[in-house]
Amino acid sequence: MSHTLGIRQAQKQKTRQALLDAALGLLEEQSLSSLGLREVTRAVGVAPTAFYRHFRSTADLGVALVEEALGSLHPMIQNTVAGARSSEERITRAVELIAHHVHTQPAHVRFIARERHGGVQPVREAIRSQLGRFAEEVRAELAKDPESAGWSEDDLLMLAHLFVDQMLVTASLFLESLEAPEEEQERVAQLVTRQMRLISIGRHHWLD
Amino acid sequence: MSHTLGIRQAQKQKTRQALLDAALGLLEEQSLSSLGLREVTRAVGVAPTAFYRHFRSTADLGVALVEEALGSLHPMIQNTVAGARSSEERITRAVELIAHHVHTQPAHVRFIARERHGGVQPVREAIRSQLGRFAEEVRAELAKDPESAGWSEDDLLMLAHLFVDQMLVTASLFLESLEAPEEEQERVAQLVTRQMRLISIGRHHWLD
DNA sequence: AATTCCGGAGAACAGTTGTTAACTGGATGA
DNA sequence: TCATCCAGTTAACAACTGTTCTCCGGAATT
Repeated sequence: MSHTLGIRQAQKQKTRQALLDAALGLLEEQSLSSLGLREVTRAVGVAPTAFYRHFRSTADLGVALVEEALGSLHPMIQNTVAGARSSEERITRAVELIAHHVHTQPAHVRFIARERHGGVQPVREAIRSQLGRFAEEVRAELAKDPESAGWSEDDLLMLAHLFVDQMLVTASLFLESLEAPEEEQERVAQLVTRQMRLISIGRHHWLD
Repeated sequence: MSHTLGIRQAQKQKTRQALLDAALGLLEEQSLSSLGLREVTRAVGVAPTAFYRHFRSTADLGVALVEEALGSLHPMIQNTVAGARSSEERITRAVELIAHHVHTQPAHVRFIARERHGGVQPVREAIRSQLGRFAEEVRAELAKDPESAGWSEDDLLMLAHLFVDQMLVTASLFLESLEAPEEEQERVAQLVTRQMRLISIGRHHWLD
């Protein structure tokens, strides 16, 4: 199915990816709204004008980064939420997944946390849209759970949003403790696990 | 007690406040890391160099804005959490307080949400510190509640952080619905109320 | 083999930025 | 009254920004 790209398109995608990577690196110490187009091209080693061959503006590049950071995460979350027998196991798996992802893709996580409420409207919108999809997918998985019997669609979506937000809080905390000693990271893991456990308990008794 | 300031110091504080106000306005459409010093002075109508009489840099100004936005909020939260007879009343009062504050100080709320994970380290640190104080104060109030009997200090602080984070989620949602029709704002209020209610239920059954 | 296509380079544009130094004039305190 | 102080001004610096237009050379197409 996958068609072999011509030399030309392959080179184009290569520089495009180089621009995305360079931008992601530069964004570790600043926000997207202060990221300059020349700054990015300088980091890659191409002429400033080459930028326009790939993106209309840095805001446009930001939207592409949102896709890269969150687009491939949907199946992971699906599997994590779905393939668990108990609530406790679901929590453990979720925390482990998040911790692992923060360790392997810290720049992506930082970018999302930073730009979710950042100064670039199209990027905020793109993130909002992706998180909305996550919430909807979590809701669908929760609906399959026998424990969700008697729950309204509205309440299920409410709980799903609570879980998604809590995932971001968790990711952000892991990110801050990334340079800290191992024991501090373990402390964070214990904290967020108990928080999700408390939410899970609230879910159990919601219909009382 | 309050000493009447001389003409000189009064004028100085006046321009200082004008700089803070102008910056806060400009930050509605961008992040602090892209805010220029000249941009701020131009908006106020003073020479660029006058900026240095008040702040070392825009990052310094950002830290001052954190104080202004969060410093005066401590007694409000204290009163809201303390002066409630039931959990349900506490939730209602908290949601009303947040909604009111978002309507009266939207720029402050936006600034905090934006810069909490923003690109300026000293500002992130200042916000972190203030939120830590909030969590500690909420913990102290929760500790007084008879329902907290049997809770460990650690678990109380865990719950306090959960509440503080949920307050920010709530404020952010209200902020996004600020331009939306009244019915949408009511929908948001219902959503966040149910989320806090679920957390509150989790608290009730934590020791089971 | 000849032609078109197109990602990238180069140069130049006006406009912006942070920071320095030296200066002004009214409030302040002796 | 006179000297001091100091918030704000003016001018100038090199360095940077986004954007336009023109051009090049190799890949793609015919």
